[in-house]
Amino acid sequence: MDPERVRAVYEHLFAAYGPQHWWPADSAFEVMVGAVLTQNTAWTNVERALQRLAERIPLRAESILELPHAELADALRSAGYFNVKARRLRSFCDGYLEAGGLEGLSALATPHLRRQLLGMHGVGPETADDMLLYAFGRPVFVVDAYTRRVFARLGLIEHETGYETLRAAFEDALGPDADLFNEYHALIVRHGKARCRKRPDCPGCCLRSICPAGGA
DNA sequence: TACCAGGAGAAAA
DNA sequence: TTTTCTCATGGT
Repeated sequence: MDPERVRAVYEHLFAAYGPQHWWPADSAFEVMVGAVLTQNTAWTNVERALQRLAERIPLRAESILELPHAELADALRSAGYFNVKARRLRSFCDGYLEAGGLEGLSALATPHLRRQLLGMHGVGPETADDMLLYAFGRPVFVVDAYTRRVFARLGLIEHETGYETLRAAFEDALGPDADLFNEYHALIVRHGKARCRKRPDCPGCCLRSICPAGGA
């Protein structure tokens, strides 16, 4: 990808939406829990689930593991896929504690830490990269469905390009900059939410001046 | 009413 | 190995 165009997209998005202050959480562990719960789910639904969970137990791996499955699933109900996510969250907490918690994981170099996270049940590429960037501050670019949609429409990528290829392309174009990646991904999500998907030629799109189709 | 949301894993082909 | 199916609530 052309680094200048990738930068230009960022500048347009930042000018339109301003700083997003991601990730909305009080601790690194809460970021990781939120990353599992937000899989294919609107954040507003995740917030309710996090609140319900925090009303019942302290937001710690040990406390989550002490909850029976039915109780955990019930607390997560509003986030959707609650049975699946209850299992994934328990597996994640197991792996988290086995790895020595936040301290143990933080001691790992980024490639090793990424492999460690990906080895946990329920943690796929995007979730692992959410954790790496927003919980550990590592310079890893998060690719999601919005990223594909926006950049494919801009003609900068093929929609079907694999996750790792896209991640590497963004990281190569921008250089290792965790603060930039943090803001960029948040802005892409903000833009994706704001756009009306029923109007692909949206005249109000902040990217229309750099989009061959007139909007992204 | 139908569609989508800050995906991942299992099952089927 | 690649594609398809399943998981589910809440907002628009």
